Amino acid sequence: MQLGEYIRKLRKSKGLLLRELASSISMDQAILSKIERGDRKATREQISAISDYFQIKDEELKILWLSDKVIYELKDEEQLAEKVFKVSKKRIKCGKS
Amino acid sequence: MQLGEYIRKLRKSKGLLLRELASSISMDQAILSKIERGDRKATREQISAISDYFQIKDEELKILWLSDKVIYELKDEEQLAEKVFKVSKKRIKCGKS
DNA sequence: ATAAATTTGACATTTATAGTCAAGTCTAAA
DNA sequence: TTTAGACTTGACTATAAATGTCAAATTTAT
Repeated sequence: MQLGEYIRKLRKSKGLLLRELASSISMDQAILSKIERGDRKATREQISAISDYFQIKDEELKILWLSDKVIYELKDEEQLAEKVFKVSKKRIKCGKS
Repeated sequence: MQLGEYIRKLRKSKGLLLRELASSISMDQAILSKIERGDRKATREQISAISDYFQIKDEELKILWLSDKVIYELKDEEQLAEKVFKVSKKRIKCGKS
């Protein structure tokens, strides 16, 4: 599940139009459309605004948002993902970031 | 182990000076210094050049390079890393990237 | 002290990201 | 089959981030 899909699901579940959600959080509807479709990354502020609006834990969207970024960095190298995560976990555990 | 540390270790193990390695791979020594110290990200081309020079599998450096990027994206959110990796793995497995 | 090695900082250039807006497309109802 | 509403797309601008270059500064070893 991508961040964008999830946001769209949230929005539809409340019966909101794209332009309604967009204006509620002071975002251009073109940007929201692109975010939902995965054509644009959201900013940290945008996902906070969306979490606030729907009154869900910020963490929910943040995890998908970070996962989008991680997957973006791994594009065309998916076969190395397991090893990269393993190494990264170890480094994070050792407090080196 | 960061990519930079590892490159430095490789270089030292061959008794090479920074400027020697840099010139062997047509890189400005200032950039190589910054990469080894973690002040700059390497480009994909730079890590390939280094792998070629030392005749090691490209994968070795690539994993550290990707891990650097992943950790960079997770900075200040390390507490979510486990969950992000879990979600990301699932998404990659399902062929969605 | 000094010479070599490395690091740092200022700068220019390029590339990527973000927002705005109008025009375009799609869909459903009349 | 046209119209209206919802959504998408593309062109454009502005801002920020990445990259390379070079000289000056610092560190290290002799």
